[in-house]
Amino acid sequence: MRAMAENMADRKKAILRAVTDDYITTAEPVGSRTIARKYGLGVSSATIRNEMADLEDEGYLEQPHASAGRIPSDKGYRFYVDTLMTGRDLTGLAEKRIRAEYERRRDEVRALVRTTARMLGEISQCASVVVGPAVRTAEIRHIQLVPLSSETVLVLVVTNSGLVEHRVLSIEHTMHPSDLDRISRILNNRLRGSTLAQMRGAVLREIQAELSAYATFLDQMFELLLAAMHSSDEERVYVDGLMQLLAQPEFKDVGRARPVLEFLESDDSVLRALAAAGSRGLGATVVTIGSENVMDELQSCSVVSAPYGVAGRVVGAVAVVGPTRLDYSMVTALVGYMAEGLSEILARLDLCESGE
Amino acid sequence: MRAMAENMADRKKAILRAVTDDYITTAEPVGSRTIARKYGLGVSSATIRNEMADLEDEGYLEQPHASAGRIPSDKGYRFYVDTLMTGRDLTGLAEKRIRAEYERRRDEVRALVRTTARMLGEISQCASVVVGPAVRTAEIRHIQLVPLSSETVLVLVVTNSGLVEHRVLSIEHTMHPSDLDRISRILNNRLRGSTLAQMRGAVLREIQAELSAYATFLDQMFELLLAAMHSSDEERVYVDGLMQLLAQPEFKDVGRARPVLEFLESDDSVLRALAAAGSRGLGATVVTIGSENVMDELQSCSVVSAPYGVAGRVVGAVAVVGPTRLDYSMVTALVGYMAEGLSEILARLDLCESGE
DNA sequence: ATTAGCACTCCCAGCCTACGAGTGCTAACT
DNA sequence: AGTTAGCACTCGTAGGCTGGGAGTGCTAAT
Repeated sequence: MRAMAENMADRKKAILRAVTDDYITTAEPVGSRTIARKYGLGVSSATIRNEMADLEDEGYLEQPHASAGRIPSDKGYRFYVDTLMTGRDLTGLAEKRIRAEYERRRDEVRALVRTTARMLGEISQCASVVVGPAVRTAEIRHIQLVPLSSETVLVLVVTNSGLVEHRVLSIEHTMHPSDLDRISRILNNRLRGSTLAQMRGAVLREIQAELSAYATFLDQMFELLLAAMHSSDEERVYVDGLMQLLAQPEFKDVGRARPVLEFLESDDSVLRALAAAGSRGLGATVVTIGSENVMDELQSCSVVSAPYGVAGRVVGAVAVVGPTRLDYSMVTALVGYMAEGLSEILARLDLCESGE
Repeated sequence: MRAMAENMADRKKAILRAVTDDYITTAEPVGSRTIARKYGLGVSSATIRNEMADLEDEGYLEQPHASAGRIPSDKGYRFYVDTLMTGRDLTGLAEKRIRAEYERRRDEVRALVRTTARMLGEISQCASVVVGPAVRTAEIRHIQLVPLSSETVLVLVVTNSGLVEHRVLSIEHTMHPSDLDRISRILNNRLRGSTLAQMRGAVLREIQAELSAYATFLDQMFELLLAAMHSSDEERVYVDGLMQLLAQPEFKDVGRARPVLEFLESDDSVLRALAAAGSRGLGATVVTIGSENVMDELQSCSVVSAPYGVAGRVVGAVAVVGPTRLDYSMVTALVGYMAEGLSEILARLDLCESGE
């Protein structure tokens, strides 16, 4: 495929680019006449027709029906994205808007993530997905027990990705605030820098001696925290812009849109689909086109995703989901920018808290 | 209208009920023949035709076109809901499922609210909305300053509705943990039981003497908390089941569905629309049918809503949004049940925390 | 190698028709 | 007087037909 890319004649490339650009903006199959008129290639429509026939034979274009114009195939889009697409920056306006919104929302991670999803959706005019930071794998910055009443304790965990997770724990035997402070201090000393998942084993073995009086309490606490991690991992997915997706002509038929929306409403599926995005490491924006998607429901969609993270570790991902007829250059720029932005803000939060 | 209800002959009522029941399940205009066959009223279709013509004259039924069956008008639905509808309980299955889910989710309010929205949507097969507890008007149960680093303090607020709100505050001058504890204690003593909104004035006047050294700190803290309240109030709206809504035949046309979905995607509009639901006090399930809705976008929908709350105070609302052809008896039962359930759980949380 | 010309294909929109569902009316019946 | 059977009438929908337009592929000329 790549070899073919090298070999393709320039005029053919230009035609493929023209067809793709035109179809991306008009959503109508594009004919040879249109290309000849709108894109000054200096050749007649007949020539373009011949080239287009070749491109179809080679699998880059297809015809919805015999006497319609051509539209790019998945392979055509792939070629467009890999070698034809002109890199584009965000318009100053969008960039300013994003900056402004991020300025307002920097204080709380969940709000930040939610806002990111909304902005992605509005600017791309597609559905957007943001997977928030996971608690499960995050490093712990701080852990604290706060007495609420004689029977309840608030367990507070702050992670390096800025997440604050909390649960209320009922206790059987009254514990004095100073006990809680002492436990908090010990937990902090031992656990800072490790993840919640690692933590449990370590504590239950190493610390038990020191805190044996509170063994059952600690056990309950970890039970609760692990359950909390689990449920908060289910709640990491923020989807927005479903409406924009429905506005796209390829989804004017509800029947066609339904599977995609169903998919997007299932946090679980979304998490699974985006797991791949994270695996390539920070800074890699991945474009998945139509049939390249593993998930059946997304075969008629393209997904542009990028992971974000702190200190070189991936903690989540942002993505845009739209029809294969996607404005790839705009969306890749946007998704990359947003992922970078999130990483930056999280890094600042991280520095801030560990800078003692 | 109510007088008319008294006067209406029993047979006419039975026919109106039959038409409405049938249309609710089939989504097809229902003719006199169908009524005569499926609902044993002991009269011929001709008689029913006559009655139906009367009901149409009186505005309870309407005809989509001249030779179609009848469908209930908004007025017809209103009469059905007010006097015809047979009260129904949830099926054991749904009730069990709700209980089980609530058992799992009782530990964290946000998860609870989110789960409620999801269950509402799935069971009603319509869109669902849950407005989470507001921080702004909630009573404060506990407030605590937690040192994170030398430059940052976590401000923690626990409300009687079980909400835990937190913000990270950067401080200029280093404060010793014991200072923070002292401030926490004083804030707690003074503020427990009042709302955040009331709190600020009180503190800045009364406590300033006692805590004058920390005046700027307190000022910043309140600034942050008030901002936090504001943004968290924007994020109280949980919508689910949009997909189910699209599955309803009246929304098979995306053009018709769009305004409604747009409305549901705008948290702001949803909040405004549901503000009314809260005003009637706890325990009141309100049904708003089609043109009875103030919002233009909802004129083709019905909304069933009920507020929930703690200690007699309304803190939020649950609602189902669907086509006017709604299974009113099922949905009102469901919405009422969910609102009650939420209230109960919140009450238990409340007792738990104040029971010291 | 490129282009003009032309026949051909196919979708789409509009029109017509047959059909079925359901009504409203009238006249007969209890 | 209320109820019912019968029937003509209305109207929307589905299926079939047609003309126009867009676009192609092929061929022959440049």
